[in-house]
Amino acid sequence: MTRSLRSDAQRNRLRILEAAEVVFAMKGPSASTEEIAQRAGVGIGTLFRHFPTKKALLQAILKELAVRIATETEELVRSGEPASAFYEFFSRMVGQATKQKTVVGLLAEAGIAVSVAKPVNALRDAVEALLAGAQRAGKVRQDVGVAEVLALLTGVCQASMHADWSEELQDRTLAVVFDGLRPNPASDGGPSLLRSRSA
Amino acid sequence: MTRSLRSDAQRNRLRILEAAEVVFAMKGPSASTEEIAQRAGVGIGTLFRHFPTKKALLQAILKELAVRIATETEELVRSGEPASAFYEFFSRMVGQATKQKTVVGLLAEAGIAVSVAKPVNALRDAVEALLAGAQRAGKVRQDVGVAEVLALLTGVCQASMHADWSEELQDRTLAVVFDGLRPNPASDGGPSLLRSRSA
Amino acid sequence: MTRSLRSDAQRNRLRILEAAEVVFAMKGPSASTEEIAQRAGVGIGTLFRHFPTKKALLQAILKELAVRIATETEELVRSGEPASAFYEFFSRMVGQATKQKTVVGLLAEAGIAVSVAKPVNALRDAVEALLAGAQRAGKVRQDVGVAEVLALLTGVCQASMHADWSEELQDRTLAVVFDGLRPNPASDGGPSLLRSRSA
Amino acid sequence: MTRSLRSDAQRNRLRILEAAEVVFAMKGPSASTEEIAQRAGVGIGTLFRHFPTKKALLQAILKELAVRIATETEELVRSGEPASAFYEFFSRMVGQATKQKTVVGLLAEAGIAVSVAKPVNALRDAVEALLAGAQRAGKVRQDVGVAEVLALLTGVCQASMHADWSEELQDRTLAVVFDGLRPNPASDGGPSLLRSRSA
DNA sequence: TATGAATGAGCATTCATTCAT
DNA sequence: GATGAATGAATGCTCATTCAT
Repeated sequence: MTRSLRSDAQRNRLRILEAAEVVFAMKGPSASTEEIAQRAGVGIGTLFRHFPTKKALLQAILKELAVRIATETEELVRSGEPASAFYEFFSRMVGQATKQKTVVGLLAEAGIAVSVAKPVNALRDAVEALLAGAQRAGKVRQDVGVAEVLALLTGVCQASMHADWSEELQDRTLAVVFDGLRPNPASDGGPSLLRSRSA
Repeated sequence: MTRSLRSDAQRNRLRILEAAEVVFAMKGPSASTEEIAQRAGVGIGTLFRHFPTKKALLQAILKELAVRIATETEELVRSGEPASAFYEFFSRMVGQATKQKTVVGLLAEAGIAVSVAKPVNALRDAVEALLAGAQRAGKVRQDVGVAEVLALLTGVCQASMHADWSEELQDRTLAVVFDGLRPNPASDGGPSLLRSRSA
Repeated sequence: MTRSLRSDAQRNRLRILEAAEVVFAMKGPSASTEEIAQRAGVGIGTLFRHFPTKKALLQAILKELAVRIATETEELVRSGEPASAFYEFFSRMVGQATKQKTVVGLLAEAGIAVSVAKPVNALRDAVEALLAGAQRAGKVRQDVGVAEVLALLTGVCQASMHADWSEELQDRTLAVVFDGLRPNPASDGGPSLLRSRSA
Repeated sequence: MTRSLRSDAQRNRLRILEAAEVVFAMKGPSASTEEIAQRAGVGIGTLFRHFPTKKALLQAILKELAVRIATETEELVRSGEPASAFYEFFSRMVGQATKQKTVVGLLAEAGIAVSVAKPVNALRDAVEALLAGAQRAGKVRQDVGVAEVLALLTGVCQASMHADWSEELQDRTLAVVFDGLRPNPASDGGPSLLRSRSA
């Protein structure tokens, strides 16, 4: 098999991914393939050679994004600050979602128990590690699981994309969620009356 | 083809609204008018006679929904159980959203400070009353405002529409949010360190 | 046969015709039937009961118009001023066309050798009489026929409906046509070299 | 289905233009884009790729036509026969209009003082040159301007599209107009009583 | 392999005409 | 006879996807 053109192909693939990231980020998944191809400086045919459907391209973007975020998250895990790391991550994610419409899609997918895409699972694992660390540090309740963390994260991110969202509202919303996640100082260690199931 | 004229145009109007509710619920606002008309058992022309624009139809759905929900909510307000009413409402809403994508749109619109549509404002007011009652009863923190309540509600509803959502996950997610909303038993009465502004 | 409602029907017919005249005059034949019915204060069904097709309504309008104009024209014929009457009629028609888009359609139909509609034929006859009078008075060439008169009239009327038309342009255009219609003072009585056919 | 790509997109463009010319000629500007695409043997998408709007297509037709006619007209100007050239042009134009409804639209646009489209202005200029030549040669009155020439031309062309038009009628109509344009042999050199303004 | 022209199903919307009341 | 709600074919236009070059 001739491999001479492969490097070109690789470069194109990257260009398309970069363009798609930007465009999907700005306009969401309804952005047109044509616009992406244009921004990538590539013919529409090339785009479809690399990604057989629009959906496939979107998934690839999500994978890319998952890898990047998972990496960042793992760094946070390794940072040795389990107490703040988890909350830091949560805030950061919400902050990003405002401008990166794709983040929401990714988080939603990460919320699925087992994703088809490996990087998404990696992200989920990283979040789980973050959560576990915070729990060990006594900063997050024991009886909270990744599932609801991701659900809450997804939800707040989605909410953050609506008309009236402001930094202030974001702070106030996160304050409530964070308070719900923190161990109740009065009854630390024991589950609340409402919740008795473990993750 | 089903027939119904004159005063029974109202019946068709209702059928269209019902169909639109279902279809929009399933497919979101990008659902096609044609499909709605079909489901309503009505010609496409009839649909457009009743609602001059797809947007108008969507708004009408939201209005209908807003009226229905606002009414329910006001009943809760009057129920004389301010303690549980607020949380009841919140749960109910999330429960509905799972099957009614439109609820999310409505809540999102309700989140906007002043909506163009009267019923939406009515809903917002009802929620505000519910919240105030719960706060007076000491069941919700004083420093929480409608804005973040609606944001949280919208967020959880949106999250609830994703693949892996289950009753269990819903309960666990709501538990976190509710805990975040409840006054901290240890420091009841005084604002937390994080938040000092009142709604 | 009961005839009690006939008078109502007649009144409706008239109302529709009046409305149609106005609306077609303003917007031309592409005006919508709905608008006409509305202006007539009549249901769309009533309109179609009286005129089975939009085309039929338009034709009826043309007939109405033909009757009116034919009457006016016959009056001009009887006015005893054959010299000026013909040119007066021509100018008047062009003046009207600017605001009555239907006039053009009528003149076009009048140009057809034998119309299906009697009133249109009557109009044609009246114009012919006008022309004959002017020719007898020596104010219009002998070798000019109704056909070309109507063609010219239609043409100028149609031209008058375009963007840049002004009173000045109208005068200048009519001046040329009228000069072409007048007998050549130098060679009066004999046909020009170019034209030898008689009407 | 016929295929032709890349540089041969030009061929498709031409085919669409040709089809549009024919279809618009037959049915006027209300002809459907679908029919044009069909006649061109091209998908509707292709049509819209070449002309983003129906209006744009129509304008392109007019431009094409304007260029073609302007070229022909300039040739007539250069032919060195100013006497006959002007009348030749006028007759030719009317002859074409019978089968090309678009010619009328073009002439109408040319009648507007300054068109948006360059080719239309070029046509107008060419007609002006033709007229000036004929006037210098003493074959057309000095006090006639392009405006009324184009109005007359437009008018006769429009009239020529109606049911009963025949070659004979065309000759007779043009004879009148041409006579109106020619200097009055009896008063050659001086303006007529009716008109005193010069073009 | 890259290109971008071609494709056509799909969409929202309009309007002359029909028909149950 | 009058009404106006219902109808659906038709229109201009978009966009993901295919395929000849």
